Amino acid sequence: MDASVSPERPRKRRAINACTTCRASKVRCDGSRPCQRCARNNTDCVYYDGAKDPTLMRVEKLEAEVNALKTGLEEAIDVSRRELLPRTPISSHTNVSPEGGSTLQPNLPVGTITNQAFSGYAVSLPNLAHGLPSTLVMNATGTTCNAVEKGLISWEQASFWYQSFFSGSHYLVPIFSERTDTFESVLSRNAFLFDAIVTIGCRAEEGVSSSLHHRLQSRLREHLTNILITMDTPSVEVVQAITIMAGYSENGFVLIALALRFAIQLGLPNSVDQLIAKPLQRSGDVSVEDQDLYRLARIWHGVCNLELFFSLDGGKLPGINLRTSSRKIRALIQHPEFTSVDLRLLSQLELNIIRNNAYVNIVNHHGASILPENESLLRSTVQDTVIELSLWLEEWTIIISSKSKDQAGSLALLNIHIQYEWALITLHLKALSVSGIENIAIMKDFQRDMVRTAKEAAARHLHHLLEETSSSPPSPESSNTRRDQGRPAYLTTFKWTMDYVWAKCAFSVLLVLKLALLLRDPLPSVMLLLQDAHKVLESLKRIAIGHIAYFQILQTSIEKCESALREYMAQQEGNSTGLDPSRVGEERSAEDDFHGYAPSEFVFEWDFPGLNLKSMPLGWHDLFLDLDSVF
DNA sequence: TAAATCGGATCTTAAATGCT
DNA sequence: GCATTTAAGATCCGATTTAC
Repeated sequence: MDASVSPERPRKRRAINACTTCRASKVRCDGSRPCQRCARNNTDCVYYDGAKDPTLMRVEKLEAEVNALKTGLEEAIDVSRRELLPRTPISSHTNVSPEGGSTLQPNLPVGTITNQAFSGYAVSLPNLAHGLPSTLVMNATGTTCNAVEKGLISWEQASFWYQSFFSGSHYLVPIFSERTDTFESVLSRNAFLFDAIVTIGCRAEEGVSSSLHHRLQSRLREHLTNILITMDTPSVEVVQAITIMAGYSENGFVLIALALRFAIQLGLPNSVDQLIAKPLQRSGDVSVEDQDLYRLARIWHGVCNLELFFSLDGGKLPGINLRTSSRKIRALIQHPEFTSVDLRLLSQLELNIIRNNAYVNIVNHHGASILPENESLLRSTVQDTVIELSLWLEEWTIIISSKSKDQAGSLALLNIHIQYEWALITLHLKALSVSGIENIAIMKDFQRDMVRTAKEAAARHLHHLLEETSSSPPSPESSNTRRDQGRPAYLTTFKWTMDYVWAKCAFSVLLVLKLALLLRDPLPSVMLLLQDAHKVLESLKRIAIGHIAYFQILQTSIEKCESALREYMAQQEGNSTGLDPSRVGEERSAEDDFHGYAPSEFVFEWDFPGLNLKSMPLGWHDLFLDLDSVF
């Protein structure tokens, strides 16, 4: 066959590797050494040994580079260790001696609380020694500066907002000791904690939607991210900072779980055991060791308390077994370190333990279909819990009255009443939801009783929300001023309050209206409740700074309830024979609006029994619109 | 006219993607 | 697990240019 004639001339097989001269000339190379062409031209026939050569060379170069960096990093860590370890712990455990100097942290009992639980020790850097690239080390050190040093805010702003936090927020996140957690102390100990406190202060003063607050919040996220990436074991200050974030964040559930995990990792539960096991010192002389133990126990209780709140009101059982009891909690009341903040914390903790036990009993012992024997078990669980709650209220009223007689005391008393009513509301509605109630028309008597008890508690709750500041002069500790007198004392503190407390407040007000309608309360009493709901709204309007979603929910819902009632009364007067279809359209659109602005956690996260939107198959619209069937 | 040059077609290989 | 596609890089065909 003539190759030149063939339409598909078979190509000669290529050389696997052409020599450098053939390659440069773009001509066929036969691959021999020397190749025919080089031999003929009498030139040097040079081949690259393998096409991957340059790649291999690059890999070898990079490996050498990595080894050099590793050596450099290890040397740097050695130097840092030598520089940092002799440093003494500062501030939080530093006691100011009469001479004005500082005393050092004493030796702690071996094996109880790790040194890492205390600030001031070089805890983070050695943890980085294993296998983290140098870039991460750089990032970790990048967040050691606070928002002021970063240039986000001024020192004046930081100082003002720091003070604001300790004027109200410290009652809601009771994990601080005002004596030791001073501005200077926190500033020197931990930038994350410092920024967290300042951020919440800024939130209270400037509003949640202010640009400064947004900027500070993103700074907190930066701190948190870096800690998650770089630290094996964070410090107690980090636990405090994450707890603050949890309280004021949409992702509170997740954050408090994180704080809890870190707290356990640091051995905080042990500090409570140790503290309680120690013989009580009644004198004012408390060792630094005891002060620290008490401080750590307070932080642990604060974190657990928030976790309990989130779990109980989020419809989940708590993720931890607290291993404590009322007796252990009350033992702490006698401790010399006990403060007014602890009055709130410990009473709430005890209450939440009672609530938790009740929920566990209710959920575990009662299935979806309620049998007669289950019904009596459910009723006795509820009755027992009601007695526990009454005892709790009575005993803590005595404790608070004896400990604190000033404005802070009266606010604490008001607070435990509100907590008590809240516990009653949720207890009865939880039991009701477990007993499988769908429709009020087919309710059994005991279920109807539960709804009635819940409504009465909700009505008392509403009245407590509106209780005014007493005329006694404000104490330095209390945030109340002459300006606040005559205003609802509890709502005045809402400037500092957390999202979930806002949610609870909005829920309780809506609930009382809903239950009053379900129970067919007489129209005048519903109108009175509506008036009170309006007062709550008016008070909150003066307090709320910036956009607060729960305020919007409350406002819209009350307006809808009012307009529905007005319409109902107009019908009664014979002015209308039926509902105007255009009005119905308006209501529908308002309902859509509601779904648009309702925070997702109000709809999906919180499991407030009774008014969760999931349990309203007829919709928001029908609740306040179809009053004719109610009255 | 032989040798050199070089645009670009073709081939090889590895990774990505799709299919059963 | 196998087939196909895709992409990158290497080879070298063949038209053109250059040197003698």
